[in-house]
Amino acid sequence: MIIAPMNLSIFHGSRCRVNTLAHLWSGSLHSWTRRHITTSKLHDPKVPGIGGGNTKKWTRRPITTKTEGSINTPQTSKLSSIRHEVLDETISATSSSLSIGKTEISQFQKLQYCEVQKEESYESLANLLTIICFDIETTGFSRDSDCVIEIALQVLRGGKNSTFQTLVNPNKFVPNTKVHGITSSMVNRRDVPRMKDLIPILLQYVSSHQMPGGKVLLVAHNARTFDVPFLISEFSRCSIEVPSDWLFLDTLPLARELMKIEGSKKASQKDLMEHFQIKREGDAHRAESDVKGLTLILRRLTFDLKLSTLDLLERFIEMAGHKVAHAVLKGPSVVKELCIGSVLALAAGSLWKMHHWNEQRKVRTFYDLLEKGEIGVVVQEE
DNA sequence: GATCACTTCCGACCATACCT
DNA sequence: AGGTATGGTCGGAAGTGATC
Repeated sequence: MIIAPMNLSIFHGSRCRVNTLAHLWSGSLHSWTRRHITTSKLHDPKVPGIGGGNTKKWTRRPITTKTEGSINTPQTSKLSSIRHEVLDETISATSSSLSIGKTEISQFQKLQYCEVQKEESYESLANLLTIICFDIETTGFSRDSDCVIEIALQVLRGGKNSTFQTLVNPNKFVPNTKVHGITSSMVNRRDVPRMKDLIPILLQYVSSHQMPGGKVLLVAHNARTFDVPFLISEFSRCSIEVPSDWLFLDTLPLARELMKIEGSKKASQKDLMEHFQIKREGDAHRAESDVKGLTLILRRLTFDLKLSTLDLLERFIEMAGHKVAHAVLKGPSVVKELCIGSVLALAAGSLWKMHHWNEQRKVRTFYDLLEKGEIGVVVQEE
């Protein structure tokens, strides 16, 4: 059994270890604080204002994860009683107990150690970030029974080979041709790659644009509930792990934030195209056309909302945190997929950004339980 | 101390939005 | 259409202050 105390100030952690899992948004970002955030421009020099210090309407409660044997810096904030406990099959808690099956937990057995970078290096982390917009077309909504039939990526900073697009052979009937215009005969061909053949190419493409030591931020509209889970399912079906240095960002919350200011509830990609008066290139609901539109939308969103690259990284953290927070609140069946100490801590860190007042209260309760040590957290043994 | 009115908090529920 | 997230409304419980 490993007992891993979790300090409630994740922002001051100097070093910790994190077990990674493809089913997460990637959980290796720690130690985040506005105090040390400096802005970093997105890659389009034509967009003024990005990197400007926008006024935050919210604050983040600091949290740190620590694991025994890996602590080398005295913490300035008080230690909480929160502990990560590996109990083989059960996440124990004073007031709650979350069960995990042995076979299910075995999928977490691979541990990776992650050096948490020092606070001073966050600016360089942002500078080393490659932002790539992506979009997928599928045979339907179900990530279990439907397949990706087209994927397109566009590197935000542009340059040579900045766009990648391909059809994908699903080896099945395409029932929703009327949505995207992609027919069965277009994709069920020998010269169209299958997902398992495409993924290595995809990985190669992304890494060719990745800066040494840097991370990749993959951006999609409604990524959180559609594109990313779908992509992860496809990787999973091919028994390939999503790289741990891939981070994901959803533009939908950003769009909602902006459109709310504009007095509208609509925040679909189509609405954003109209709002920003962006002219579509190619057919609607084709991946390449949509991803090009999304790239322009992202630039306009970040400009209008005054978001720097570091702000986008923060949004990723919120996204990861939110997912875990909801998972914890929903119960053990989802928790088993998401219990990674660092990300769980991030969940608490993101609570103040919860828009829905009802959920906000739930997450606050969750945070309080964490603080009191009444919720256990799994840290997988090597 | 008992009662009442008012405010605040919280959970439940529903409608809407988003992706293909 | 399926799954997920958000935002709004409603009603009950709890807290607070004024009045008798």
